Amino acid sequence: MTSADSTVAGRPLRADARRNRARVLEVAQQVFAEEGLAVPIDEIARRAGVGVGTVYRHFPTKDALFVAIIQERLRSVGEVARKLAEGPAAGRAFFGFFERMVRDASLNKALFDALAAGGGLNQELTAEARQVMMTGLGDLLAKAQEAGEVRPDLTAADVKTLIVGCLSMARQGTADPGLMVGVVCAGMRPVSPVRTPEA
Amino acid sequence: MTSADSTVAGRPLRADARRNRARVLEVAQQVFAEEGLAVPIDEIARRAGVGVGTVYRHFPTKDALFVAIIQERLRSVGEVARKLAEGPAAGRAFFGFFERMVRDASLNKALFDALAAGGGLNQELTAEARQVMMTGLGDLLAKAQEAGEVRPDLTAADVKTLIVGCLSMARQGTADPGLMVGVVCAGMRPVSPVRTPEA
DNA sequence: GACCAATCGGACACCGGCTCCCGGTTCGGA
DNA sequence: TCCGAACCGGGAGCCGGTGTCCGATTGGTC
Repeated sequence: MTSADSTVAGRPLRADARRNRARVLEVAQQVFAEEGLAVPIDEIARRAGVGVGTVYRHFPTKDALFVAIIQERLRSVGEVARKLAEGPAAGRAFFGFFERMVRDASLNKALFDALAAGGGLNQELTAEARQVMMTGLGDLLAKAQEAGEVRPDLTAADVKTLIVGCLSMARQGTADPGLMVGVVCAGMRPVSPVRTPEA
Repeated sequence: MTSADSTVAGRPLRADARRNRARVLEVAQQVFAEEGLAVPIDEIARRAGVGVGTVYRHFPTKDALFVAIIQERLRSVGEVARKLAEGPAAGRAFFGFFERMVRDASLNKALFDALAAGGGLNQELTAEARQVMMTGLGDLLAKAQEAGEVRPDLTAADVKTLIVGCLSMARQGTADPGLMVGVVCAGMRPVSPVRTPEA
C-alpha cells in the first residue's frame, strides 16, 4: 500500500478506480476474516461487485491483497501488547493478552492464517508489521517475566508459537478452547510444582 | 481393506495384481509419512513403478488408500497406550506417551494429518481405529489422573487436542518443540501453583 | 458535448490434481 | 501351447483456482 490514492507513476486514480479499490479492500477484509486465505479471488470480486480483472489491477496477486489487509491488523495487535506492557499488572495483562489473541484469531481466519503462515506468504511484505507485533509481544512478555509470572526461559517467538498451537486446538473443535488455553497458560507459569516431565 | 488378497467377489487376485497392490501399499506408507496427504497420487504411482490406474483400481480414492494405511497406525498407537496404562508409574508413562506421540507425528506427516483431520477424511472408515486409539489414551489418562499426576478435568479428547496443538507448534519451526511440549505437559499437571489465569 | 485515456469486466489460457477408461499385455488354467 | 479373462499403463476428461487480455465503458478535461 505505497499509496492508496495514486498509481506508481504518481497520477491520482480516477474516481471510479478509487471507489473500486476501497470497496475491494473493504470486502476482502471481511471475506478473508470469514474464510481465510482459502477463499477464491472470484468470490471477493463477486461480493465487491467488480470483475476479477479489477481486483488484480489493484493487487497484482492474491497474496498482495491479503498482505495489504493483514499488515494493519498485525501492527494493531503489536500496539495493544506494547501498551499493555507499559501498564501495571504485567502477569495479568500478559495472560489476558494471550487469551484475547487466541479468541480474536479464532474468529478471524485471516489473522489465523497470517500467524500460522510458516514458510508461505511474502515474508518481506509482512516483515515490518510482523516486527511490530513481535516487539510488542516481547515487551509484554519481558514485563511478565520480570514480575515472576512467566517462565523466564520463554521467548516472544515461543509465545507466538504457543498461540498458534492454541489456535489449532480451537480449530479442531474437539475440546473446549477455554480449557486448552487454560492448560497452556498454566504451563507458561514458572515451574513451581514438584517436577517437570523429563525427556 | 476388506480382504487383502481377493476382490469383492471373493475371487483371489492374480499374482501380479497382488504384487502391485502390496507394492503400492508399501510405497504409499512411506510417501505419505514423508509428505502427508498433500502428495499427489501420481507420485506414489511413479515411485511404486505402476500406472495411476493401477493405484485407483485397488483403492477407489486417494482417501481410501490413506485410510488403509493410517488405520493400522492409529490402532497400534492405541495399543501402546493401553499397555502403558496397565503398567506402573502412570504419570511418567502418560507424559512419556504424550511426548512420544508428538515426536512420532512430527516425523510422520501421515499421522499428523490423520490426527489433525477435523471435519475431513472419511470418518466412518477410520472410526474403528480412532476408537481404539481414544480408548487406549483414555485408559492411560485415567490412570495418570488417579495417581494425581494430571488435572482431573481433562478428557481423552482434550489430550488428543493438546497433542494436535503441540504438533502445529512443532510444524511452525519457530520454537524448540521440546520446550513447547514441556510447557503443555506442565500445564496438564494438577493446578498446584498459586493461581490460574481468569477469563 | 465530445474525445481520449484510464478503467472495467469477465472470458479465457493455464496449471495441478483426481478419476475414468480403453487398447495392449500378462497370467494361469486346460 | 493356447486362449480368455484379469490386469496394466497412462492419456483424456473434469474440476477448481490463479492470473491475463482485450473489447466495452466511463471519467474528466477542453
